[in-house]
Amino acid sequence: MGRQPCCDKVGLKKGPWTAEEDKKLINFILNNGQCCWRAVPKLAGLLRCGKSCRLRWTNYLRPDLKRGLLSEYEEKMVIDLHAQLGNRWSKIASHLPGRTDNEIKNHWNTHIKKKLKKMGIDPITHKPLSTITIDQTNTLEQGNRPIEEEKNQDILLAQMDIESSPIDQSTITEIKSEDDDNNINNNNNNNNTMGTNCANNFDSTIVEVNNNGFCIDEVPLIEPHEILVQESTPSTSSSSFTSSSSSNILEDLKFLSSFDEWPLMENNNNNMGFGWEINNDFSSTLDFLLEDDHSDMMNNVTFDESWNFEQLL
DNA sequence: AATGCATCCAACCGCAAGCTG
DNA sequence: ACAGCTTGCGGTTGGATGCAT
Repeated sequence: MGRQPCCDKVGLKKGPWTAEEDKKLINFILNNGQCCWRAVPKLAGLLRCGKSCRLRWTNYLRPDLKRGLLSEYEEKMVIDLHAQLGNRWSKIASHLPGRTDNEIKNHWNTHIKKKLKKMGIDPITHKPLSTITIDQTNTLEQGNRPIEEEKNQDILLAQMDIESSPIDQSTITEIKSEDDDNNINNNNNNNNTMGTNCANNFDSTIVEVNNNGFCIDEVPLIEPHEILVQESTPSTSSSSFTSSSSSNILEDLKFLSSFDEWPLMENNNNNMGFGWEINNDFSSTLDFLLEDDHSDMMNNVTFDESWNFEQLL
């Protein structure tokens, strides 16, 4: 029996998302949280498959995403993590809050690969290009790299002399690197303080930065009451949104904080997922802002801890 | 200004893993 | 144990954009 397609492809839209579609998807998730992606397009009134909706949300619309190029520090972390995990982009991404696997993968392919090659390092094995053999390349392709080679890579990385933010070595402890999943999960227990193998530690074992050690310079913690909509943001007509990177509809709204600050909600399946404790004021106001060209009203909005739009209403 | 090439990245595709009945 | 379904992952593609000529 053949595999069922993820969705009925007939009549479904493909290609870049429009602002209108983004709005629908955002509105739907604001009101319902993330539930069954297969049902999302129907319920949200989108002519997309669920997969496409999920991808759009996770890679682009999620409010906790950082935009822009990876910093040197992040880049170095990616290299280090890639040396340990191979092309397991989602695992790597889990160490870099606000970054998606897709983003990291793209950055790897477009920037880091080149950089490493320029430096004479094989981006697959992290070994010097001159010493790698084809056989080694093949066998090591998926990150099954012996420790010896990781050490070689470590040395090479050390030679890169990338200026990295100093990390208090006293906060670093060795952990077993048997299975990265375990380590990573441990690191993820605290969303805001994820541990990592520190980019400037080139020992072959994975290390983690205890508790608060994870690049907090990259991910400033913002309390809801600290969120202040920037003034003099050019008002953007919602009708002029496109799906290009410079016009993230959420960026235009300028108020969504780190996802970590968003209350969890329980969906119908009793799964805890990202979402919002839906406050009617919140969602309906957002609807209002999204649906018409009211984005200019956002310019002077601040939010209190209960997420009311008090200055607006 | 026009053209061609290179680069970037959002989105797609197919497969695998995980879950449920 | 198995089948069917959903979700997640990684590789790839193609359109948009930037840059050089």
